Amino acid sequence: MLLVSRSSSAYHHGNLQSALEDAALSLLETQPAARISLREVARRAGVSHNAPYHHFGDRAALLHALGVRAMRELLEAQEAAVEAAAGPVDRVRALGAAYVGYAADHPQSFALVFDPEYCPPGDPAADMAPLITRNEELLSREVAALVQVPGFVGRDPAALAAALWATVHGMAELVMLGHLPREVAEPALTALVGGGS
Amino acid sequence: MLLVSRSSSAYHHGNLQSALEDAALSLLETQPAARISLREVARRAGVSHNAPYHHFGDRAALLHALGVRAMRELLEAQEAAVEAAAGPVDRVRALGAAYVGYAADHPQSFALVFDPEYCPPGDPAADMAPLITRNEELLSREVAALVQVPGFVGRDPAALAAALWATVHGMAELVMLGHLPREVAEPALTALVGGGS
DNA sequence: TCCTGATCTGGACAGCGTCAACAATCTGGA
DNA sequence: TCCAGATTGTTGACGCTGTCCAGATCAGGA
Repeated sequence: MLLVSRSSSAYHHGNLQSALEDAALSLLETQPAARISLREVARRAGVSHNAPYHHFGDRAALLHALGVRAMRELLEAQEAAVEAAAGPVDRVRALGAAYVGYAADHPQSFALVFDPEYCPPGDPAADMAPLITRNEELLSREVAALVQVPGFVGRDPAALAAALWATVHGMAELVMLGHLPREVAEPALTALVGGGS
Repeated sequence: MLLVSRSSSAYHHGNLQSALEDAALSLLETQPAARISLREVARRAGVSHNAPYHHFGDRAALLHALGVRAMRELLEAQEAAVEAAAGPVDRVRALGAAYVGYAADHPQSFALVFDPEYCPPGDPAADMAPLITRNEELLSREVAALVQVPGFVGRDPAALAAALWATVHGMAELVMLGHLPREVAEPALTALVGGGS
């Protein structure tokens, strides 16, 4: 099997699928998903307006693929941040900071992950669900460690996890939209979780 | 000046502006703002596809008007809930519950308020800003009372307000999207603010 | 009475997502 | 080696959209 065609002819692109995703991703840096047109993506990739249909069922499927890519990045950012931190409180704080940081750095990608138009929660496509599960497990693990720390002992882990997720997600959303300055969000999270490590 | 035409002719509608808003609002109950077409709204109102342009500069202006309407409802729901509750803690909890409740009951309207496409944060139009200010003042007032309560004394009011807003907004967003069951959100908020009144 | 401005209509245009038909190219087996 | 079928491109067409334009209709004041 050949990933890239040896032929000198440009008829077959070789790897149009990822080329289309890349083109869409570069458009996503400057405009929201709703404004991205399939024809413009095709133009950027140098193919006809109908070529994408051989790789994605429709426009929503391409945006969905980008959403899955973004979810993976969001998850991996949290995992890396947690691993780099020491102590239950600092690890939770690092997780939240990574979540908010991703939303601040890649607002359109973050919005795409939670856009019901392209990434509906009931996930009929199977490629998003495992990432969500991994993220839930990551949070559960860290909260389980957190409730062993003095000051958090006795708290219901499930309720605490839900509250933390909501807080971090709300900060991410508000920072992404520009309603809340990024510098305000992180201290607010610290005020919530507590100061010590 | 006549609000409604006396003429039997249907040429002049009489009150097309609000009729268009009503038609769009009824469409918004079953589909997101992004899918609402100006032509469909005009059809519902029984006018030609170009009539809306005499009342709204473009499609975004109509959706913006709906967003302002929704923001007013969201704000008034919070104000009513706060007034009906007694004691600083319960009042804050009621405020949060009203916020989340509005998002759960009117998901598309809530989403519209925070849709940067139609209601950008920098608000060039002047009709959204006063509502936002009123909401910020409402929250500030309640947080100011909260930090007098034992257990909250000494907390930075600004940071606490930001954290509360983020938490409540995150819950509203997650409930609206279906990521978090509504029954889970409210206990989680209680766990955060505290049990007593 | 007539004129001015506000309101509504129909026609037009380009851009969009998608379907259908066709062409070029690759692949694997005889 | 060569051919049949599957893949991956292409062009063309359709209906829908937002928006611009010119013209028709109506209300109220000079």
